[in-house]
Amino acid sequence: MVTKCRRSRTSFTEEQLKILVQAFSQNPYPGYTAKQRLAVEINTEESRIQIWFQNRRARHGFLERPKKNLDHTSPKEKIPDGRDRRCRTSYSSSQLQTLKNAFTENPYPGIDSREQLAEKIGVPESRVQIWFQNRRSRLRIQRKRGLEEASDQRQNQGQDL
DNA sequence: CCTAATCTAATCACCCTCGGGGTGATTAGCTCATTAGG
Repeated sequence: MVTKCRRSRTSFTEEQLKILVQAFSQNPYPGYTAKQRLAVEINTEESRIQIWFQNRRARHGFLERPKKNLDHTSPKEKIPDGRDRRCRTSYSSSQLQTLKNAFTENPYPGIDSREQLAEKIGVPESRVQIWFQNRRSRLRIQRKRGLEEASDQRQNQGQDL
Protein backbone atom coordinates (compact mmCIF):
# COMPACT_ATOMS: atom_id res chain seq x y z
CA MET A 1 0.00 0.00 0.00
CA VAL A 2 1.38 3.33 -1.02
CA THR A 3 0.95 6.28 1.23
CA LYS A 4 -2.48 7.58 0.66
CA CYS A 5 -3.08 11.16 -0.30
CA ARG A 6 -6.69 11.71 0.59
CA ARG A 7 -8.82 10.57 3.40
CA SER A 8 -11.22 7.98 2.13
CA ARG A 9 -14.68 9.29 1.49
CA THR A 10 -17.02 8.94 4.39
CA SER A 11 -20.47 7.95 3.30
CA PHE A 12 -23.29 9.05 5.50
CA THR A 13 -26.30 6.88 6.02
CA GLU A 14 -29.75 8.20 5.24
CA GLU A 15 -30.40 8.51 8.92
CA GLN A 16 -27.26 10.57 9.47
CA LEU A 17 -28.04 12.76 6.50
CA LYS A 18 -31.53 13.39 7.76
CA ILE A 19 -30.16 14.68 11.03
CA LEU A 20 -27.54 16.81 9.31
CA VAL A 21 -30.01 18.36 6.91
CA GLN A 22 -32.38 19.05 9.74
CA ALA A 23 -29.65 20.75 11.75
CA PHE A 24 -28.55 22.72 8.72
CA SER A 25 -32.01 24.10 8.10
CA GLN A 26 -32.13 25.28 11.68
CA ASN A 27 -28.67 26.81 11.62
CA PRO A 28 -26.20 26.67 8.74
CA TYR A 29 -23.50 28.00 11.07
CA PRO A 30 -23.34 25.72 14.05
CA GLY A 31 -20.82 26.57 16.72
CA TYR A 32 -18.25 24.16 17.97
CA THR A 33 -20.40 22.67 20.71
CA ALA A 34 -23.27 22.19 18.30
CA LYS A 35 -20.99 20.45 15.84
CA GLN A 36 -19.63 18.25 18.57
CA ARG A 37 -23.11 17.37 19.71
CA LEU A 38 -23.99 16.41 16.16
CA ALA A 39 -20.83 14.36 15.83
CA VAL A 40 -21.77 12.35 18.88
CA GLU A 41 -25.35 12.03 17.76
CA ILE A 42 -24.53 10.52 14.38
CA ASN A 43 -21.34 8.87 15.55
CA THR A 44 -18.72 10.56 13.44
CA GLU A 45 -15.91 13.02 13.94
CA GLU A 46 -16.48 16.68 14.48
CA SER A 47 -14.16 17.48 11.60
CA ARG A 48 -16.44 15.54 9.23
CA ILE A 49 -19.37 17.62 10.47
CA GLN A 50 -17.45 20.79 9.80
CA ILE A 51 -16.61 19.72 6.27
CA TRP A 52 -20.17 18.69 5.63
CA PHE A 53 -21.51 22.08 6.64
CA GLN A 54 -18.87 23.87 4.59
CA ASN A 55 -19.77 21.89 1.50
CA ARG A 56 -23.47 22.25 2.07
CA ARG A 57 -23.24 26.01 2.44
CA ALA A 58 -21.18 26.20 -0.74
CA ARG A 59 -23.56 24.04 -2.75
CA HIS A 60 -26.94 24.99 -1.44
CA GLY A 61 -25.93 28.43 -0.45
CA PHE A 62 -28.24 28.26 2.55
CA LEU A 63 -30.49 30.56 0.62
CA GLU A 64 -33.19 27.98 0.84
CA ARG A 65 -35.50 29.93 3.04
CA PRO A 66 -37.99 27.45 4.41
CA LYS A 67 -39.96 30.35 5.83
CA LYS A 68 -41.52 32.48 3.16
CA ASN A 69 -41.94 35.96 4.47
CA LEU A 70 -42.95 35.65 8.06
CA ASP A 71 -39.65 35.20 9.77
CA HIS A 72 -39.49 38.58 11.40
CA THR A 73 -39.15 36.89 14.73
CA SER A 74 -35.81 37.59 16.31
CA PRO A 75 -33.23 39.43 14.26
CA LYS A 76 -30.37 37.78 16.05
CA GLU A 77 -31.28 34.24 15.15
CA LYS A 78 -29.06 33.94 12.13
CA ILE A 79 -25.92 35.41 13.51
CA PRO A 80 -23.10 33.27 12.12
CA ASP A 81 -22.17 32.23 15.59
CA GLY A 82 -19.80 34.77 16.96
CA ARG A 83 -18.50 33.12 20.03
CA ASP A 84 -18.66 29.38 20.06
CA ARG A 85 -15.39 28.28 18.52
CA ARG A 86 -13.05 25.44 19.12
CA CYS A 87 -10.53 26.23 21.80
CA ARG A 88 -7.30 27.45 20.39
CA THR A 89 -4.75 24.66 20.22
CA SER A 90 -1.43 25.62 21.72
CA TYR A 91 1.60 23.76 20.52
CA SER A 92 4.70 23.18 22.57
CA SER A 93 8.00 24.15 21.04
CA SER A 94 8.90 20.52 20.45
CA GLN A 95 5.56 19.89 18.75
CA LEU A 96 6.16 22.94 16.58
CA GLN A 97 9.62 21.74 15.73
CA THR A 98 8.22 18.42 14.58
CA LEU A 99 5.61 20.16 12.47
CA LYS A 100 8.13 22.52 10.94
CA ASN A 101 10.49 19.70 10.09
CA ALA A 102 7.69 17.81 8.41
CA PHE A 103 6.68 20.95 6.56
CA THR A 104 10.15 21.38 5.16
CA GLU A 105 10.07 17.86 3.85
CA ASN A 106 6.61 18.14 2.40
CA PRO A 107 4.26 21.12 2.72
CA TYR A 108 1.39 19.02 1.35
CA PRO A 109 1.26 15.88 3.45
CA GLY A 110 -1.37 13.30 2.58
CA ILE A 111 -3.76 11.82 5.05
CA ASP A 112 -1.33 9.11 6.09
CA SER A 113 1.48 11.50 6.85
CA ARG A 114 -0.87 13.82 8.68
CA GLU A 115 -2.19 11.04 10.81
CA GLN A 116 1.28 9.82 11.60
CA LEU A 117 2.32 13.30 12.55
CA ALA A 118 -0.80 13.79 14.61
CA GLU A 119 -0.14 10.70 16.62
CA LYS A 120 3.48 11.58 17.07
CA ILE A 121 2.73 14.92 18.66
CA GLY A 122 -0.54 13.90 20.25
CA VAL A 123 -2.94 16.24 18.50
CA PRO A 124 -5.98 15.53 16.31
CA GLU A 125 -5.26 15.11 12.63
CA SER A 126 -7.65 17.92 11.77
CA ARG A 127 -5.49 20.33 13.75
CA VAL A 128 -2.41 19.20 11.83
CA GLN A 129 -4.21 19.87 8.59
CA ILE A 130 -5.15 23.37 9.70
CA TRP A 131 -1.61 24.03 10.83
CA PHE A 132 -0.28 23.15 7.39
CA GLN A 133 -2.89 25.31 5.68
CA ASN A 134 -2.02 28.30 7.83
CA ARG A 135 1.68 27.79 7.43
CA ARG A 136 1.48 27.51 3.65
CA SER A 137 -0.68 30.59 3.52
CA ARG A 138 1.58 32.68 5.70
CA LEU A 139 4.68 31.55 3.92
CA ARG A 140 3.17 32.71 0.63
CA ILE A 141 2.28 36.07 2.12
CA GLN A 142 5.72 36.44 3.57
CA ARG A 143 7.32 35.61 0.28
CA LYS A 144 5.14 38.09 -1.57
CA ARG A 145 5.91 40.80 0.92
CA GLY A 146 9.59 40.10 0.51
CA LEU A 147 9.33 40.60 -3.21
CA GLU A 148 7.42 43.84 -2.82
CA GLU A 149 9.98 45.23 -0.46
CA ALA A 150 12.75 44.31 -2.84
CA SER A 151 11.03 46.15 -5.68
CA ASP A 152 10.30 49.11 -3.41
CA GLN A 153 13.97 49.33 -2.64
CA ARG A 154 14.79 49.29 -6.29
CA GLN A 155 12.30 52.10 -6.88
CA ASN A 156 13.71 54.17 -4.02
CA GLN A 157 17.19 53.75 -5.31
CA GLY A 158 16.06 54.95 -8.69
CA GLN A 159 14.49 58.04 -7.16
CA ASP A 160 17.52 58.87 -5.10
CA LEU A 161 19.77 58.97 -8.06
C1' DC B 1 -22.43 11.48 -11.49
C1' DC B 2 -22.56 13.17 -6.69
C1' DT B 3 -20.39 15.12 -3.07
C1' DA B 4 -16.50 14.41 0.42
C1' DA B 5 -11.93 16.04 0.60
C1' DT B 6 -8.75 19.55 -0.45
C1' DC B 7 -6.91 23.96 -1.52
C1' DT B 8 -6.14 29.30 -1.28
C1' DA B 9 -7.28 33.81 0.35
C1' DA B 10 -9.33 36.53 3.56
C1' DT B 11 -10.90 37.28 7.99
C1' DC B 12 -12.11 36.55 12.85
C1' DA B 13 -10.56 35.82 17.65
C1' DC B 14 -7.54 35.75 21.15
C1' DC B 15 -3.08 36.32 23.31
C1' DC B 16 0.44 39.35 24.91
C1' DT B 17 0.62 43.51 26.61
C1' DC B 18 -0.42 49.06 25.02
C1' DG B 19 0.15 49.11 19.61
C1' DG B 20 0.22 45.82 16.60
C1' DG B 21 2.40 41.30 15.43
C1' DG B 22 1.62 36.16 15.94
C1' DT B 23 -1.14 32.38 15.04
C1' DG B 24 -5.11 29.00 15.48
C1' DA B 25 -10.00 28.76 13.73
C1' DT B 26 -13.53 29.80 10.46
C1' DT B 27 -15.42 31.15 6.18
C1' DA B 28 -16.23 31.68 1.04
C1' DG B 29 -15.21 30.13 -3.31
C1' DC B 30 -20.00 33.45 -8.15
C1' DT B 31 -22.19 32.51 -14.38
C1' DC B 32 -21.49 29.21 -6.57
C1' DA B 33 -13.26 27.27 -5.89
C1' DT B 34 -10.94 22.30 -7.59
C1' DT B 35 -9.99 17.33 -7.18
C1' DA B 36 -11.19 12.80 -7.02
C1' DG B 37 -13.43 8.37 -4.71
C1' DG B 38 -17.45 5.21 -4.45
